[in-house]
Amino acid sequence: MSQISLTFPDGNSRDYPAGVTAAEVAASIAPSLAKNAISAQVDGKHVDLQWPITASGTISINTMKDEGPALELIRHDLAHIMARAVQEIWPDVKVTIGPVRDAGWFYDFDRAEPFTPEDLGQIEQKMKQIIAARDAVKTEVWNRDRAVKYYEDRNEPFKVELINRIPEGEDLRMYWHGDWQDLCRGPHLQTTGQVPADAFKLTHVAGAYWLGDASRPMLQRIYGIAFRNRDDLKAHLTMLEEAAKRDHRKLGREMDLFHMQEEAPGQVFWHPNGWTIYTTLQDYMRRQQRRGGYVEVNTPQVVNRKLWEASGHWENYQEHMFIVEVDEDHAREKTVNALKPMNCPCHVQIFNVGLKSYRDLPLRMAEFGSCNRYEPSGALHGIMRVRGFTQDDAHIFCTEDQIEPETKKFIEFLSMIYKDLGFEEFRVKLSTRPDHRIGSEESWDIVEGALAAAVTKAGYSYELSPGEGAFYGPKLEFVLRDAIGRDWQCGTLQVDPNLPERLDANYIGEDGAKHRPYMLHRAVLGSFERFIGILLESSAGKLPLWLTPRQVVVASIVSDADDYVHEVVQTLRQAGLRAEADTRNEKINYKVREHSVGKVPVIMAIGMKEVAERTVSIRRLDQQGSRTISLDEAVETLSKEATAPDQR
RNA sequence: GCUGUGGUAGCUCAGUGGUAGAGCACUCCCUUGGUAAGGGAGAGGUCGAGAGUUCAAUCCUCUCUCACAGCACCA
Repeated sequence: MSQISLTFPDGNSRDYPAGVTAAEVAASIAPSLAKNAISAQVDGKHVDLQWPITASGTISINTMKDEGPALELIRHDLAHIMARAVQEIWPDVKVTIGPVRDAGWFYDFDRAEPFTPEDLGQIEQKMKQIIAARDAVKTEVWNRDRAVKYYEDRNEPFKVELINRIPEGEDLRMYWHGDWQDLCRGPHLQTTGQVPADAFKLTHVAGAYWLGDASRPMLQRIYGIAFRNRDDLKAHLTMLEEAAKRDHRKLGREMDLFHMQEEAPGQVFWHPNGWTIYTTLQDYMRRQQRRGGYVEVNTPQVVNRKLWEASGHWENYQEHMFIVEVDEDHAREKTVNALKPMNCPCHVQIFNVGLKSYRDLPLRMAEFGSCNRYEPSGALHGIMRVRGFTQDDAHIFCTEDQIEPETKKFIEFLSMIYKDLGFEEFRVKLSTRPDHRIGSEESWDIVEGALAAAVTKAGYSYELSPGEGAFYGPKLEFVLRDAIGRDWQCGTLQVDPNLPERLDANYIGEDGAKHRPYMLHRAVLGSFERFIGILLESSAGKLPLWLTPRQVVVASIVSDADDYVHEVVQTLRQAGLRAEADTRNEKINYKVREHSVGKVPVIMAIGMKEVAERTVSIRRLDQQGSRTISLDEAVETLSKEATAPDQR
């Protein structure tokens, strides 16, 4: 038998007979490693301990201390254990697929009746029995015919379809968890007993389409989460509770920012507090856009279908549009209009009035564009995914040569704003030509190249999303990460040669001839609604002072201080701060608690001592104790702190 | 849009085939209290909408609607 050489992480290597397993390699190093080993990386590939190694290369043995591989194995084995448990309880349930995902896994089953929360408890119990049985996990390579026949005999049509979708020539691996077997590419642990029995939990059930295709049957999906030990599981559950506390829908109620109701699904009723955030943010954006060389416009809400037919929206986007039919006097037919779902066609109308010269380009046309889209009911989510919203939209009309410098300028603009709003880091994704597209390969090369170069020159790197671009051009997406590590796509820039073509936009070039401009669709925040939701969730409602709707509450301790309280409020308001008096007949403890819960950042407590000395006692949210300073000093410090970042 | 679960007071939630309850919030009274809930009283609901079964429906059935979770969608 031939020898192979395996190199360990420390750089040493050793010879083994070809076909040696990772388990045997571990045993040759140390008995303790053999005992603790769970899997191996062979030439970087994650494999089972029982995997035969046939060629020289690198190897490292994984134990439960290696978090990445350990969690992958635990979650993957649990997916199988759960499927086995389900089939042991309900033998007629059909199995499909069950990948590792996020902090756990899911498995999709075909079953007439959906699973109930009680079922989940029963399944968990059965899983614990399987783990306690410490059944061996075994694997074999099967040929396609044998695997298909096995599943046909067992009446498992989804598995048969799955096998038929696996490319010819690939090995099919079968894994056994005890007597129960499943087609799987692995890797897995050695026994079910290696899975921690107290560090997993089945979380919820939901429907999911087979193969993610809405035209295929809906299966019953069970989600689970799993960790290496009970403490990690508890920490994760605590984190989920914390995330629920910062849900923008909950904060919106608690802080009296907005509400939504049945008669206007997917649309926001902004209350005074919420509208203060909205307008403060909008004022800030308007100032920045002026500095950034944009002109601001405003365009109609209700637009005749003729324009949407010309722009292509009537054909491609109609099902997402609110259609408004008007029965005009003397008209035989109703006039058909649509609420605008996007601002771009209207902006081209403004561009098209009067002859434009190359000297007018680049023309940056901005609108806080109020749009309505008929989003599918299941997509609606608080103020994050709505049917009525306002974009910080702009279209840059430019020449091909200007795409790159304009894109670079935009990225700098966007990064400045994100920084001001507390988001120091963001990711850039470049979506390139999709399968169905218009335009020549050459023009795609040029435009994709311009975007990539602009990102690099602005000092950022990008991730590629191949094939994810629009049919008319590539796009950049800017993804923010919030305070608890969730990603949100907000900013975007799309190159569009199509709409100027369809709506016949042109300018006179240096050569005196007509030319077609490009349009760059771009947004920084995306929509105000969504962005405010992100701000709320990432800050847990504790917004920076300049964006906070109720900045200061001045609370009296005794009613004899009420006059001075009102004087303090007036002084703060004169200085431009948003201040309210609380002179209710309640104890100061009560007032402090209530306004703290309401996320008011500054509470001033006023007793007779403050009245006599013309001072204020200031308590900051989430800080113990208070500080007494003169009213003048308080006004000065707070005004400074409440100034928008661009005006400091 | 699909599957599932829900909709009872402003909020969080009990509950029942014989037209409803708690805590907090609200109003009033007592209390003037120094930094996260002082005490008492009171008011407040067409039980999401419509139809059906029934002597009787908030409760059972159906339709619609909205919300929530996931899937699909996000030219």
